Amino acid sequence: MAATLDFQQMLRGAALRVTRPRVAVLGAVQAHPHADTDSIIGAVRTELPEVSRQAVYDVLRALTVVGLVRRIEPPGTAARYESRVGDNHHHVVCRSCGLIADVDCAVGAAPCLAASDGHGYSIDEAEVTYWGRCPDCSTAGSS
Amino acid sequence: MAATLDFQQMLRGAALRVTRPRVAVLGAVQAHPHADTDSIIGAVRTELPEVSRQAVYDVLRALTVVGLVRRIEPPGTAARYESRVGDNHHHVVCRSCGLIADVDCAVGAAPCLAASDGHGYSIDEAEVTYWGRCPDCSTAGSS
DNA sequence: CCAATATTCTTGACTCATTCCAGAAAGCGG
DNA sequence: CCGCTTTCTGGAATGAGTCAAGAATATTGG
Repeated sequence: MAATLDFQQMLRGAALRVTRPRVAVLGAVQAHPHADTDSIIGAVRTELPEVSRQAVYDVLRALTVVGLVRRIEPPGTAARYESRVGDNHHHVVCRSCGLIADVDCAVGAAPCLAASDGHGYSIDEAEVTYWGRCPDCSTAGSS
Repeated sequence: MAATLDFQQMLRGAALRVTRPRVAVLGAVQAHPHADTDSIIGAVRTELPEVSRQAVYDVLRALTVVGLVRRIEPPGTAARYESRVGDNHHHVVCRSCGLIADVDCAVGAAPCLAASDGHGYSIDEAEVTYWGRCPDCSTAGSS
């Protein structure tokens, strides 16, 4: 759990200006992993009630570009963000409630990166999405 | 390359009514793999100029539900459809031009399905998206 | 082969996430 | 402390996709 000062350093390290909205967004993403944009806006507004929607969108994009947060976008859902970056981990998505959990790379370091036939593509990343049901929904057995 | 009669049988086999729009959509998806919805609408209209956008959306959804086509939705792009179903293959997406190619499963039958730690989820599918640059864009070296 | 019925298609309005724009308000370097 | 540049605010706009009501059209029993 990083503190405000850490966030400022992270921003400076990425050559980004340190602004209240940016620090707040960083904190919100860290406190709510896999949250969608609206949730992040809500979280940010608990400490900075005046931030605009666009500020959050802009900040999230800027942070994504420099690699301080990662954007994930499972089909059928709005974009979500997480602060765990640097390790290429993956996600399990519950088909029923949408809950997302982290999954470390399946077979060692960067296994799935080796496609059997890349058709001449130069591949630099493999993104895996697992689909299933979370413990709660498995037990409930509902749709 | 299946013919109209085959499409009719596929639809009947899935307990779907055989309608002109459905046959045309099935043909369009097969003729244009990885096409987005607008392209499919365009392709369908070359033989059935009057089909409505919603008809195509409805048909694509119906076909997806019964498993005659597969919907893929790489982050940052609109939904795309393909007719290759049944084998759980994956996709390479070019970061620069968006071109999509098929990739067979990396390590044998259904390798990536085995997450290292599923957090109690019951996983039934693993979807892999490879990111890179297609041969043309690699050569061009542009952004 | 034809009518009855349930599904499917057309038209048009609408939602939702996200982006674009112009002007006001900060950060940062000197 | 000052000016320049980037960032934030507020509002309008875009684009994919969905919803709803009525018209059209497949299938099924006669």
